[in-house]
Amino acid sequence: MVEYDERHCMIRDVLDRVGDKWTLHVIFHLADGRKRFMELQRQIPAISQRMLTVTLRGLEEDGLVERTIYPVVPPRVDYELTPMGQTLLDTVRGLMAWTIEHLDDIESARAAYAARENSLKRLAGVD
Amino acid sequence: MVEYDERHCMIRDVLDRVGDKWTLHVIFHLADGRKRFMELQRQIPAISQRMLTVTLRGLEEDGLVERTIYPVVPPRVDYELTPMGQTLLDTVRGLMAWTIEHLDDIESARAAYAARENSLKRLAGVD
DNA sequence: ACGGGCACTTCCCTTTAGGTAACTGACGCA
DNA sequence: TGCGTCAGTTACCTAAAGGGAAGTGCCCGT
Repeated sequence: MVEYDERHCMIRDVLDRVGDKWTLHVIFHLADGRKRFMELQRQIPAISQRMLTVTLRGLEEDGLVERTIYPVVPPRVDYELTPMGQTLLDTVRGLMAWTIEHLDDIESARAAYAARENSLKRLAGVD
Repeated sequence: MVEYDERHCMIRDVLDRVGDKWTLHVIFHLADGRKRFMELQRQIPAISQRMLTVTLRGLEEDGLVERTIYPVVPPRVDYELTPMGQTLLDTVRGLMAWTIEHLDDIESARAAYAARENSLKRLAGVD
């Protein structure tokens, strides 16, 4: 941990930011412009209010999303990607592209692995 | 969850693969060629034997890493990136580059956020 | 007077990831 | 005889992430 290659620790840095369950969802939904809280929640149906606030706060803290409060009632708060958030989005699209390109390969790799596992178990069972 | 835009679910797919604590470490260490179990463990000092096996099994299952067993004693097992694993490595390097480029910005964004928070709290305290 | 919407916060509970430590089995070496 | 090496497995435990539900404050429409 002390003298561990710095380059590899970067990986952790980025994953600490975007590696959780909701951050990338939010970033992708903010890709098409500023949105308000309820708008995001409706577009990401599975997220809870709590998780949406937590995630947005994290993004705001890291300077990836900007939060604008309009002192009106009912309250209105807008979220939008900062320029830095935009660059992250662009980068993550690369990861998305990779996933889309390889989903089938992964699927079949898993099937093949399961098949191997099963045949091994059968051997062990007969034994 | 049911009728949720497929494109965004991809994000989860990839993070389920590489979003954990050790997977990217292992991938990066396999970047410079095939290695055996103990070799990896020595190069990633903080990882436990359990986590290394778990991580490697996951990578193998997804077809990102190939595992070669030599039936010798003491046992020898080699791990190496598959071609697909290589392409993932290339993609993740983009994320790394982004992180390195923006670490300072994020750092200062955090500081700014903390400063704002503190001034707000001071106001509330005075109130 | 009552219900609803917005943007949250708080509390509490469950699930999961990850860590620790001990055990295995085959052999080679002293 | 017993220790060390390798590549694991197993059982157990803790900390952290995440989910559910309810509460808050303000105003507007009916």
